[in-house]
Amino acid sequence: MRIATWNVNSVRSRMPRLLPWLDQRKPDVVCLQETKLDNDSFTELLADELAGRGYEFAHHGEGRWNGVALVSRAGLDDVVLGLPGEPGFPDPEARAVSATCDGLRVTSVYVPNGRTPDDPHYQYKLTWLGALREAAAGDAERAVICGDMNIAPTDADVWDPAVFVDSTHVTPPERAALAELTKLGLHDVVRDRWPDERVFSYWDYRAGRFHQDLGMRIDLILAAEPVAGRVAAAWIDRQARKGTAPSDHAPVIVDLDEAPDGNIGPMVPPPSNPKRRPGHPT
DNA sequence: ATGGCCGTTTGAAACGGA
Repeated sequence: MRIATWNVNSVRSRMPRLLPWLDQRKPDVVCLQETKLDNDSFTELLADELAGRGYEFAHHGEGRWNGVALVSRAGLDDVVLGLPGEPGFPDPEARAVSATCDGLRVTSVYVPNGRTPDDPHYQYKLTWLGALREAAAGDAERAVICGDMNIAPTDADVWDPAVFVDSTHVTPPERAALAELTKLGLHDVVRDRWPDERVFSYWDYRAGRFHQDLGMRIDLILAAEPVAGRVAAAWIDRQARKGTAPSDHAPVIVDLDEAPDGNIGPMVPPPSNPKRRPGHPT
């Protein structure tokens, strides 16, 4: 099963990239963030396109900002919009949607940005991450949390740590909040697969940052231990950041082998070709 | 090495993003 997550930075403006990407990568489950649409508009825009490709969807939107979706052709059961007890600013925003897909409890999240450490949005971000932890703790054996975490887990996940001193996305409290998720047994599957590689998922539109590979890795797939044990491949789809009118984020993709009761034997590592590896800058 | 881009609401320019 292939699961992907992508902050599309407006699904309406990204349609010319999203639909061909679905046909090219053929994910079974897609987590979208920053759809920037209300639910009726998302349905009007995408319902037919997705149904024609065999997908169901659940969208949690509010219009101008935020907005998250789950798109699946591996089942979409027990959909929940938002997080239990989630904080708002002041009202809850459209930042999480969960569903059960082929036995996995998948959540698409768009963690609050935080703006600056002295901004009220920063505390909101930390509180929101606490609610995410509580939700994940209830599904620690089958959780797959995908999305834009707006946190770079380590200094290796930013192009120049010196630039980000005193900025959000790298502060110890944010990283500690993220570590609370890994303490539940959730694995950062891309970093596990590429422990020493320079792998980014976001590049600022400005100043040719993408072409110089000056980015950050803030879009993550966090998988519960039994799920992480099924990972056959995990990579960042830099191709989707190239070309005309891309999002400033690239999709993150994980391929899972069959669940153990599928009985296909031990995990086989993906092919290793040092000259051309998925997720490696090209 | 965040003035420099992009998308949104708007109907020229402010705001958010990371």
